[in-house]
Amino acid sequence: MELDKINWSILTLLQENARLSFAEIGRNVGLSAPAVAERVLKLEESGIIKRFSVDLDFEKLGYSFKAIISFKVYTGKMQSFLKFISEMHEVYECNRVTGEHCLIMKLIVQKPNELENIINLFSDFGESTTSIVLSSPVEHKVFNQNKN
Amino acid sequence: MELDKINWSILTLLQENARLSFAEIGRNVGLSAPAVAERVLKLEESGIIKRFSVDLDFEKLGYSFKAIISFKVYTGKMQSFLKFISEMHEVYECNRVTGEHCLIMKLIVQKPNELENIINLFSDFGESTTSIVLSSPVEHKVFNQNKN
DNA sequence: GTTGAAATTGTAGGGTC
DNA sequence: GACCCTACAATTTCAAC
Repeated sequence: MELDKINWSILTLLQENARLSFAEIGRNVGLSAPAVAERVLKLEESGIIKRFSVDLDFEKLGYSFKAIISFKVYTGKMQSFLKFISEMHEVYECNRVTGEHCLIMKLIVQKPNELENIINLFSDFGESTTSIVLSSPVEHKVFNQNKN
Repeated sequence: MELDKINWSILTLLQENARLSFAEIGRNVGLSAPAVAERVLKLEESGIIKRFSVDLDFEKLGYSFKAIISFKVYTGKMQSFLKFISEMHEVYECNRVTGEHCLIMKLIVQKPNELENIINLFSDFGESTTSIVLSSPVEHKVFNQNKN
C-alpha cells in the first residue's frame, strides 16, 4: 500500500493521540470527517494500523523493574518455550534474533525476586543473560517518514 | 495511586482498543459515560496513562528491518550519544541497562545498508553489537494484573 | 457516582469530480 | 475511487443533583 502525505499525517497524529476525533484530524489535514474515517478504516483493514492502544507508566502501576533477557534456547525447546512465555504476563515482548542468542525479551515485574523466579523457570529451556533496565532515554518514539 | 478493579478493567479495555467510547467502556464496567470519562482523565493526569497511541505494522510501511543493538558507550560520550540518537527517527527505543553493555536499542530501518550507515555513525561513540530481528513472537502484550 | 440537555461527533446515504 | 455534504443516531460534556 502506498501512503500519501495525508495518510502519513494521519498516522503521526494518531500516534500522538489515538483518541482524536475524525473531525479534528480532518481540520488538521484539510479533509472532511467522513473522508478521514474512510482513510483510517482502510489503514486498519490493510493492517498498517494494528491496534489503537495506550502507553502505560508501569512504574506508577507498581511494576518498577524492567529487564532485558537474552536467551539461548536449547535444541528442540523453541516451540515449547514460546508457548510457555506467551502465557506469562511478565513477558512484555519477545524477539527472535540472529547472533549468539536466539531470543531477546523484555520483561516487566514488580520486584527483583519475581525476576529470580522467572529466570529459574527459564533454565529448563535454555541459558539466559539478564540486564536490568535503569532508564529508557527513548521509549516508543512516534514514527514518521521525514522525507518527501 | 491505588487502582481498583474497575480502573484495571478500563486500562485493559483501552489497551485493546484505545478508541472505545466512554459510553461503551461504561457498559462493560457498569458505569455511566461521565464516570468513565472522569476516571480516564484522572489516569491521564496521574501519568499512569502516558499516551493514547496506535501500533503500526512497520513492515507494511516499507520499514522491513528491525535490529537490536547492544552498545558500549565510550567514557564521557554518554550524554552526546543520547542527544544524537534522540534526533534519529530510526532509533525507536533505547534502554540504559546494567551489565557489560550500557545501552540496548531497537532500530527500525527500510534496508540493510541504512543499518550499516547507522552503525558507522555510532562507532564514534562506542562499540556496537547488532542483532537482526527475524520475528517477534510476543509484541506489545496487553498488560493487566491477573490476581484477586 | 447519576441523570438530563446542549454541543459535538460518528456514520450512512446520495451526489460530484 | 476519493471526496464532499446532509441528516440522524450516538457520544461527549457540563450542569445540577
